[in-house]
Amino acid sequence: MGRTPCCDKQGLKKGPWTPEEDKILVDYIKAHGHGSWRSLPKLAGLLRCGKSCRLRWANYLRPDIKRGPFTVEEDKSIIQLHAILGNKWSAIAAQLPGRTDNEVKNYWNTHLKKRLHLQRHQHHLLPAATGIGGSHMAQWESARLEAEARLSRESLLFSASASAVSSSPASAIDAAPVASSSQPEDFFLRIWNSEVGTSFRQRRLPEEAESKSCVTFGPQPPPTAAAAGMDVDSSGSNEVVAAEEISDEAYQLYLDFTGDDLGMLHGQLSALFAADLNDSCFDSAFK
DNA sequence: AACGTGGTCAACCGCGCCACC
DNA sequence: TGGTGGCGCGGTTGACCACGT
Repeated sequence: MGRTPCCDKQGLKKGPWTPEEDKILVDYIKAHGHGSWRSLPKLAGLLRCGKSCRLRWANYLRPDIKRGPFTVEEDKSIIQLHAILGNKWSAIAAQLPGRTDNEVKNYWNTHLKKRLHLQRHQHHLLPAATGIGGSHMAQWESARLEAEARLSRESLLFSASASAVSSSPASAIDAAPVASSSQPEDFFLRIWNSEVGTSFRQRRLPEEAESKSCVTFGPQPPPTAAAAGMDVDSSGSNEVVAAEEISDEAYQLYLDFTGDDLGMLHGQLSALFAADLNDSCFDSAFK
């Protein structure tokens, strides 16, 4: 790239923000909006680069930011979304009202990732006793691939239905064998119909137009204990509990999601996809 | 009380995407 | 159509804090 960093300019302050700087920034944005971040510091009278101002506003000063411990629901959502989206922190954060991508990223790196790794390690030590080991992780990876394939498949359905007024996206999904059944699909449909799904479709469709590749998208993070189809609303509780409890509980839910469940999902997805897709990539993903 | 260690998180950095000229 | 600049994202850093020895 070779572009000089915006903060290289002499005289610009770096490091922690002072309350005075915060006030200046908040007052200015409330009065004028942020406009061009590049020109904001000069207009507001701040000795900061625009990037620093944007970050400070987005991650700390924004009035709709939610503080405090992550809830059980948020905890589960992060794990599920990460399983589908990988390190797309902004997309994950978009599903968590009041949470920032930075906060989600930090929470993942400091709490969830460590816990998942620890749990995984423990299960590797006791594969026979738990019945959860390499094969189980392979199933999780398979589930993640299924989720990706499902989203790809549904993007085609949505595209087709957009030009055919008689069949709405909803009806296209409803007509599929999976629609009437349990929670896994509900979760993905919720994701699909959310901002994440919108973002995914926007990124995904151009790639599909020019490539037959239908299963992988972008560099893949290592598979996490993951993905397909937890009942997000199972607890119904939004209570704030200790982070340790949240993580243990959430992870345990994933461990409780057994191979049988994955097999069921696999069958449903195969039924949904197989009728219209004969690409080798589909076969390789599910065989 | 002093020091070491590990955890947390705000902030920075570098890069890629995209709009505009 | 290629160059440029702005913005946003993900990865990383380092200051701060809590806790243990």
